[in-house]
Amino acid sequence: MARTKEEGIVDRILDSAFAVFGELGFQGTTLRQIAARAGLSAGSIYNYFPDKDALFDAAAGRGWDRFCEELEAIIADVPKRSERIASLVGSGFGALEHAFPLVKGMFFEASRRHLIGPKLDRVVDAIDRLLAPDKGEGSPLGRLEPESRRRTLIRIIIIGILASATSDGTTPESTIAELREAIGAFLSGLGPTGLLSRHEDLP
Amino acid sequence: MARTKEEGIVDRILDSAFAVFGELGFQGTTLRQIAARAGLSAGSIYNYFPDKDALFDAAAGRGWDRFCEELEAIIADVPKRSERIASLVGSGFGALEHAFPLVKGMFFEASRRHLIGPKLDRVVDAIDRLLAPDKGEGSPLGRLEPESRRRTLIRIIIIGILASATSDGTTPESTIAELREAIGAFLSGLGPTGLLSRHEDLP
Amino acid sequence: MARTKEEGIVDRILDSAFAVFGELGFQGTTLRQIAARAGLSAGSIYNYFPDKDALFDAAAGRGWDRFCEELEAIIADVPKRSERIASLVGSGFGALEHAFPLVKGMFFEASRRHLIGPKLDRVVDAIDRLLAPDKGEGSPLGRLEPESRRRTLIRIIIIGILASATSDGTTPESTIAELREAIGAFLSGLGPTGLLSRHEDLP
Amino acid sequence: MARTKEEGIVDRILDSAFAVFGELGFQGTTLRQIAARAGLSAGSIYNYFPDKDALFDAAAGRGWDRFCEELEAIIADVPKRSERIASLVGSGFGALEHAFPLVKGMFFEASRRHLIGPKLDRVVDAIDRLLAPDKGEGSPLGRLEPESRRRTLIRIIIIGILASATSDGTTPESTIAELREAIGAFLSGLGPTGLLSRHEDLP
DNA sequence: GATGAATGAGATTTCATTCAT
DNA sequence: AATGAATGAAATCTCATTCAT
Repeated sequence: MARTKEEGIVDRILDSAFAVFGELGFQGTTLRQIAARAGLSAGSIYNYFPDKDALFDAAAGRGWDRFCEELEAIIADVPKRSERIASLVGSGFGALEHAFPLVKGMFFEASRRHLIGPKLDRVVDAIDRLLAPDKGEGSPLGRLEPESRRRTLIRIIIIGILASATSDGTTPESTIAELREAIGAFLSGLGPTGLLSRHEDLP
Repeated sequence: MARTKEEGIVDRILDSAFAVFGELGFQGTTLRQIAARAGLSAGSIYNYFPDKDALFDAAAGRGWDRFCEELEAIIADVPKRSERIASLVGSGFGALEHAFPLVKGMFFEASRRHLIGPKLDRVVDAIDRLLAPDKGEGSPLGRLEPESRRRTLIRIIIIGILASATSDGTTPESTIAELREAIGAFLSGLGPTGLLSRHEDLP
Repeated sequence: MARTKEEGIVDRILDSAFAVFGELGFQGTTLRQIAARAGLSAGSIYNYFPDKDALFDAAAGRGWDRFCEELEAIIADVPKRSERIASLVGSGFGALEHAFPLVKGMFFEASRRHLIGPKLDRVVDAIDRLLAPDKGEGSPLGRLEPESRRRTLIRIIIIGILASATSDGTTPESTIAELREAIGAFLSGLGPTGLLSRHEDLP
Repeated sequence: MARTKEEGIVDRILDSAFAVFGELGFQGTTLRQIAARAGLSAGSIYNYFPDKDALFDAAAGRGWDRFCEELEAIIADVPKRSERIASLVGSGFGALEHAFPLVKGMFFEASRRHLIGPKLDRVVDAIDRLLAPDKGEGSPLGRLEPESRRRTLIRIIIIGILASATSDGTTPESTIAELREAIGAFLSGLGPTGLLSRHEDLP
């Protein structure tokens, strides 16, 4: 072996890339910056990734996977709908805070590269299931149909939250807090036949 | 006359910048591209704008302001709420289709995102007023309070639409059509005490 | 117009490229060197040529075409075979001396050799016609047949001369003089049924 | 034993260098490529050769020397001139086919051309002796004089063959076959007072 | 002796910006 | 006011070479 085979070096590069891409975006980031933060020279990155694009995809992909997994993990265990919603809001915004750089610098470029479409589908699925009424508490038929329309709205709101969170203004934390409060109220206000009920159900 | 002529050139530059920035983003656009589309040379742009940053801000600002004016005209001109909503959806998605490139450029470029906050406020204002119940048709108090929460939700949905529209999928046109359909159904379904009514108002 | 539209600037770049490529080969040459010799910055070359490849091809092509034109002028203007041969030798080696750097650059770079084939065909054609016997002075049948074999030998000798001239040793001038002397003697020694007569014609 | 093993590695490196340099040229070849083909790492080459230059020189020199030895063996072993010529053509073009890549690398790289001169001298010597008339079959005086002119022509033709063979076209094999045919006819056509006899000897 | 990660100089190429005309 | 040639800084990427292990 040559030198110390630092096991974590790819990880270090990815972490650094994640942070810098997140701060400055794809085009705004130079490999030198990423390398410096990872404690390497720019050329060394090419020992691990063939080019800047591949590095971005790896960093962004890993970040989005983790974020989506966090969201999915929230959903499985809680039987009661209102609790599930509370859980979703709590954990979801927690994850958002944690993944902030990802969203900030990597959302657009990642969408352009079709990195997040499929990943988001999974999250939309999960949330759609999570919002489903409990048994006896209302009919699934009461929900907004067709399913595709419901999913579209869920997706709009998720993406809206993500993009809003990074639209700055004051601090990220306060922005996220504001979003959390509004979304929490919104979801809680939805009755069990709720989000996206058929309009004939409404007064 | 000289002034008219000059304004004509500035307009041409702004139109061109609007389109190209929107298509390719801030960093992805070269001044030469903008100049070519405007029918002049790159150097000449510096007679009208001090640098690339200022040109972007001007182009984005003008496009955005035009959209706001459309919305404000609807508020002024259309008395009935349900018709205002229909107009909003028509005008908003029409503008999105037309302004598609700029929205992309404005929203999704890390280095330019600071523009969005203030610009968005004006649109949110307009939409909030536009969604207000007609007199006698329900109390404004029936709407989700406080105002800031309502505004936050509107903002999330606007941004969500914009980001979704530009986030991949198939063609922009089909994506926009899908969004329009879902949002149209959503807004129509809201009663006059509607978007974001207090939950005790719901069945 | 901006600045002085130096009419000759493309020429200056080509001359410089011709010289430096010739001296150092394609890969061995940097655009900075070419630019410096032409009195420009490296970036300016891209105002005239899209990339290094195109610049090389242009410089090499121009040099080669000039040489071909010289040869073709001899064919057109000089009626008597022995004089044509003398002209060929004089003009050919004159051109070689003048075009020395380019020939080097063109021939001796693995990645650029594809240029040679077609260019050489034109020269071989010209020389084959130039060496044809005058009327009444011997039958074309007396020449080495088939034509393809004749052309192959001409090609070998041309390439041999070019490559020898650039294979260094002492000065280019003395090398070229030596080649000129030997080839002159060789060609003069060929009777009109000459270069590459059928072997049954020989003692 | 250690010595044998080491020599085995040096040979492997030289063979690999011979092939890759020949295929891609000096500058076009990376040490990593050579190392990979030799089954070791790039760094290890530095245990055997001080740098890339030295490696090229060693690989080229070894290949060339082998060819010279073949020619010299022909001179020593084949008494009859016409058979020597046949052997020369067979052996020479055989070697060319086999050594094809190296010849390319050796000849056609601006920065490495200094190698050619001395190496070529040895081959020219050999061929000049090989072409000498047999005893009683004609006077050496009958050959083109002075010797330097004869050698120059031989050199031109050798270089022309080598350069032609590597100047692309179709496949190397077909190109070489074509050259072999033409040169074979040419040399066979030369009488014993032949290649490059004084012109008064010709009809 | 062998490795291969790391380096760092340097190559090509791009582009915002300047400025003589 | 308009031009567009020129610049030069900076970016990505390559690779010979070194050296700790």
